[in-house]
Amino acid sequence: MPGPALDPRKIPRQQRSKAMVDLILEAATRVLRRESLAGFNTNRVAEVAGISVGSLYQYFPNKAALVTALIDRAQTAIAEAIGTLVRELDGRSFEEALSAMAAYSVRQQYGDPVLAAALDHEEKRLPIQPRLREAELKIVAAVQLLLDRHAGRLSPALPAGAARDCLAIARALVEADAGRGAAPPPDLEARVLRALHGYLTVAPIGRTPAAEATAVPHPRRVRARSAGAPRPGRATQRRPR
Amino acid sequence: MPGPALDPRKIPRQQRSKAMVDLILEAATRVLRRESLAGFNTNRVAEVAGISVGSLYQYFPNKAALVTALIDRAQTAIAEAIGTLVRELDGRSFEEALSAMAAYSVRQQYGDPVLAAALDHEEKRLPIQPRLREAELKIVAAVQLLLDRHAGRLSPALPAGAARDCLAIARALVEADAGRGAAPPPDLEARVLRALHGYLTVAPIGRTPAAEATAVPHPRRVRARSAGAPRPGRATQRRPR
DNA sequence: CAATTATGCGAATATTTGCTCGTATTCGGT
DNA sequence: ACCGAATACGAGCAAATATTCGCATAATTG
Repeated sequence: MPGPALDPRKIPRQQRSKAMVDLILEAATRVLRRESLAGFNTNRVAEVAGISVGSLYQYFPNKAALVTALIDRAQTAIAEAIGTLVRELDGRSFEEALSAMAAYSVRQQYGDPVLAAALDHEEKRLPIQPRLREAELKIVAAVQLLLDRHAGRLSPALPAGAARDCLAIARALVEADAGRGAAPPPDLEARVLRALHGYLTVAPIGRTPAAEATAVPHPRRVRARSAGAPRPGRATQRRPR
Repeated sequence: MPGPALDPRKIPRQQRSKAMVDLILEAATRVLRRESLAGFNTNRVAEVAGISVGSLYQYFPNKAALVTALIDRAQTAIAEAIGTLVRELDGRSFEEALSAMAAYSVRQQYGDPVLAAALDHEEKRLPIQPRLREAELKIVAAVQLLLDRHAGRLSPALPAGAARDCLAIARALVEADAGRGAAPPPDLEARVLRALHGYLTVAPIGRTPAAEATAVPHPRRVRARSAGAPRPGRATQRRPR
């Protein structure tokens, strides 16, 4: 079962139709920005675009395709922006680079909180399109480049997915504050910076035999329950917070 | 304008009706778990519960009330679990405590990724109920308690919302891995631990030219905050993540 | 300038879904 | 046994919304 197609039933070949695709996407963005997911329907998008629903369905076989295109667009733009940013950050210090990334995160999410949140959610809900994966990979790659550049400053035992983790962390912190309040709290950027810096530079606890913190000749303290399994029951837990 | 009511139009007084409320909630959970938000409608829930829609509406005036109850249930359970966990962690080392929290996060989210994500989204969409706020606060407070307990090990200039940030960070990392793949990657827990540890202990960069100057000649350790009181400020916390 | 193809239109249709309401059944008490 | 109240039922309404289809218009081609 291949699922419903996402490709347009007609590929635009004339000028006006290309323009129309943009028009639709533009209108969809506006609608999403103004009314979030509720009130986002194909008829409304067409209306805002000043075109007919039929025309919309000429290029997007269904609503999901439209949303996917929207996400794709946003992702690509972000990938480009981060790529540029990382490139411009060449030569700067590790601290400066991290600061810039933190600042970008905040700016990014607060630029259009509703739109960002909406797209974010739809992305999770929709089947994963290869196109999106691609943009995502570009973003991760850019961050990875930044990290490699400052490898000397990073914790030696940095996990493989560090770049992705950084993105997840930054996004989560900003998103938690965004949504309510048009302006970011003054300390948000600093908190993001702290989180990133901490994640990237801290010496992992756990199995660091040489680390002074853990390696101090510790006469074994509590050993009752192995750290990590706090409670046996409730395998079917609800969500954490 | 009080908005649409969320209280049941009939409070259950007989046994069977109490049971029915549970039945409905149970079925709603199952539906949400299986089909995520799509396909989650009152008719379906009733069908799965093996009861009539009418009966459902006897106890939940509308769909939002049902979802709210679901979230409330989950939140409360988590608050309780984390509270217990933190209590049991008393006396353990900072490292052990953090490890346990990381482990809990992973276990929690992987227990039911779809349900967790669905409830999470709905929570953002719904008007904020005081009940939920309350559970959220409890969760944050529990984490704050844990932090206070190990205040000596934390970075001196820890932001006020540190507990909330920790929750957001842990959740983001786990969620990024969950969803696809029934089993967590082996290094996930370590990565969460690293992120938390880093965020909590790293010295903030920014204005640390004489990094030692701030930390070393400090006769009085950080005793300012008494362990046990979850911080004076920030009474009107945001939700954690 | 026909002929043909591409594009655009939008009223009409199909589907989904939250929710009501009249009726049937069961409960608790006397 | 009997009654009033509580509970349960579920067909169906109404509103929202996704999608179609026959037709009009514009561009392209030969």
